[in-house]
Amino acid sequence: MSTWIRNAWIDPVKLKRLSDIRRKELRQAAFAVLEREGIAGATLEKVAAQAGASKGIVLHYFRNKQELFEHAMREANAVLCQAVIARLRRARTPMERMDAVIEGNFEEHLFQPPLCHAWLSLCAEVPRDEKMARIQRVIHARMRSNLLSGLRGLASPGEADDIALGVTALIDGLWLRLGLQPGSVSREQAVRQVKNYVAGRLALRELATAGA
Amino acid sequence: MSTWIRNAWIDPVKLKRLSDIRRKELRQAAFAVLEREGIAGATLEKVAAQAGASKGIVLHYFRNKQELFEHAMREANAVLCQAVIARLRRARTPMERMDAVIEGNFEEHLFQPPLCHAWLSLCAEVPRDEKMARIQRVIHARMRSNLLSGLRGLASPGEADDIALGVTALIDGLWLRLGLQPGSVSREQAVRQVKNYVAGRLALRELATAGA
DNA sequence: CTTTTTATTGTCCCATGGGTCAATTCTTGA
DNA sequence: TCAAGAATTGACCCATGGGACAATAAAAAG
Repeated sequence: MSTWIRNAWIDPVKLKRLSDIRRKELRQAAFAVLEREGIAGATLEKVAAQAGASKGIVLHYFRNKQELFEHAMREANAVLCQAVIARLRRARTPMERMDAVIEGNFEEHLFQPPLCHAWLSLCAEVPRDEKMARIQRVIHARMRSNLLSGLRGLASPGEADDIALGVTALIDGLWLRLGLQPGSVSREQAVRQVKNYVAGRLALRELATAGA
Repeated sequence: MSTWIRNAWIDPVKLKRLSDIRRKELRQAAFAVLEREGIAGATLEKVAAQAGASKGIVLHYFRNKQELFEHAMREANAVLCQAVIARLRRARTPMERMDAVIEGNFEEHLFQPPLCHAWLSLCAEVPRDEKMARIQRVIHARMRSNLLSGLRGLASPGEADDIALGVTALIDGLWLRLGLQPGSVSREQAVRQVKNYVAGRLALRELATAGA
């Protein structure tokens, strides 16, 4: 009974059970290795070394390699997501919400090549890992919903949908560029790029209604 | 002397030397394996099997695994590129050139999840493979130049640059979406999306000059 | 203080994969 | 027809990696 209380995932603030700490350390280590080595070069041994532990411990906390990297993906996404919702909380108008999502996705200390490299490696495994695919769908759904919370006030439902797709694609594409050619796109450039996209699409809409 | 003539890469039509055929077969096989297995699961044995040959032959034609996949990347890019330049030849106006690039990048039989999966896996290795990085830079440079050949007639140099970056990022992002969630974006949607982006950016420009 | 979980390590196993090599078959040109 | 070179194979080597496990250390519970 007492163990049940300790095991409960109810208290999100102080989940300081040792096993939780280790698991977090390990999935962060996994991510760090991914940044350096890519999915093809990521091994349990390297993850263990990165975490300053033995390989055995990794498999003690994660059933297998796959599960470990699935959790690494969750971790990375959580960080990204946190940046967005923090800004989203402070946003009042629809346009501010859009900007919150956009700027949150390019936060200075996150919009960096290594993070992108790791993320790319994870994405590359999505097609062969149903769990990762599911995580990916969740991520995209939340992104979409965040964007629509702003776009609903700015465009018709159908168009909002379309613009949301465009914004997500553009954001992903800019991340990819950063990953493929570090330094080829700055945080400011990226933000401006997406904002211009939104402004352009909305301008198009105004022109159409004005012309009609 | 005669061998030199035969070895020359001058004649692009009839490079039917046996070794050229094998090399092409093998890098195509490598790409096919990449589609199925991803970079982490791609092995020389599987590539050999895919090509209906032995592992030895793969290493006979390519120094090592790395080189093989570098060539696979070249191959894949060549196909994509070909689609674009074919359309580009028929384009007369700047706008037609833009559409040529856009539509070429989403050609029906190319804009497919498997191709994207393989492409993703290759991109994920770019940060750790200087040769691939170089190929990547070349690809991007050509893409940019193709776009600018149209954009120069539509916007100021500075803005053309910026729009070109946006278009490439958007295209990449839409490919990524297709790869992560097959079926989530159709060819027509993708084309429309990018065209709208361009139209929007240009509209923005007109509004600015009209307002001033 | 003892018993029972839990954490952690190091060792072992075995399959796989990259790469080498010698041996063999096939081409081709003289 | 025959010799030289290219194509192709299969066997072999060795390092590595994922995973199982037993043994030990550390905590927690009673």
